[in-house]
Amino acid sequence: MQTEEEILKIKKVKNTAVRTVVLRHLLSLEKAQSLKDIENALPYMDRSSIFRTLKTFEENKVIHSIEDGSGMTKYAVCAEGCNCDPKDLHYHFYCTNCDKTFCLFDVPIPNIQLPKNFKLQQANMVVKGLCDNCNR
Amino acid sequence: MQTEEEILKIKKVKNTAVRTVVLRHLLSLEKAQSLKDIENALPYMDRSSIFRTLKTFEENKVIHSIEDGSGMTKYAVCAEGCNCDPKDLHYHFYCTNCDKTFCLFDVPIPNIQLPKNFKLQQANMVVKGLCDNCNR
DNA sequence: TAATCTTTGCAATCGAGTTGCGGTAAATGC
DNA sequence: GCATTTACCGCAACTCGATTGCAAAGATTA
Repeated sequence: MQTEEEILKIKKVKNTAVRTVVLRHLLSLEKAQSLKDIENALPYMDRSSIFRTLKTFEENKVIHSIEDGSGMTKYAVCAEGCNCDPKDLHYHFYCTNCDKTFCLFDVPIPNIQLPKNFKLQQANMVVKGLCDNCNR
Repeated sequence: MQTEEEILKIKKVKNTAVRTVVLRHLLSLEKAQSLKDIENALPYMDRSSIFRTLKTFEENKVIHSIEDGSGMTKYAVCAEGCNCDPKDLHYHFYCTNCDKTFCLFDVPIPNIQLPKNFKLQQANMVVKGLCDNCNR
């Protein structure tokens, strides 16, 4: 497991207090977080600073964003070696009961045969249902 | 091809002027539309009436909604016989150049092997890239 | 017909996301 | 080391899509 400092160094993002704290927070959780989630968890931090940090992280592929249909964009730390291109795609699972979003790194995404002359750049694949904790 | 009236009757949605116009409009276009798109196309209609109509349609499975990552929910008429359950899933293609969203009814969605005890209810599968018109 | 329920139009509100700006800190040039 | 430039941060304000309250109009039922 890489530390915050290592990740930022590899991804060429300058290390600052805000960035370290936000990244450490994201690393400590196994589920994708919304801006609001992070705000609530780190109440002493400024909303817009977190926002801009997330944008910086996303641009530099430290994290990836997920539109899970909850109305709030969520963010999760990229896996080691991820370049956020189509080969790094994975499903996201959104639990309609507890509103949590998981990265399903272990579920392979098959080749998608697009219509003629369509070009794949990336994808947002969200599967919705009940997570193991809510499916009882 | 079913008429608006037939569709509303089958889906047990009471027929009104607003509903007929909105549904006819959606049927006349091959691409998914946002609330704003519809508002712009039907300027004499009230925003909230269109909004509530879309909600009613969605509840009664006349249309389905798509989160394509553009920031605006888009809507498209369900195919005949669609029940909006997992078997009716299809990919959506979002063109990052022209901002249009297509339903890819002809591209099959493979079985997704979820982790143990996860239950699939529905999914939002958006593939992004360039459509044939923009990929030149 | 009267009472009730649904739909519609208008205006107001909500909330996630975003931006402007001044201040501070870090990096760069001399 | 000091001045200059650049990047980052915190605060407040704003944008805009989505949603709701309310009253009037229309449809349905008793």
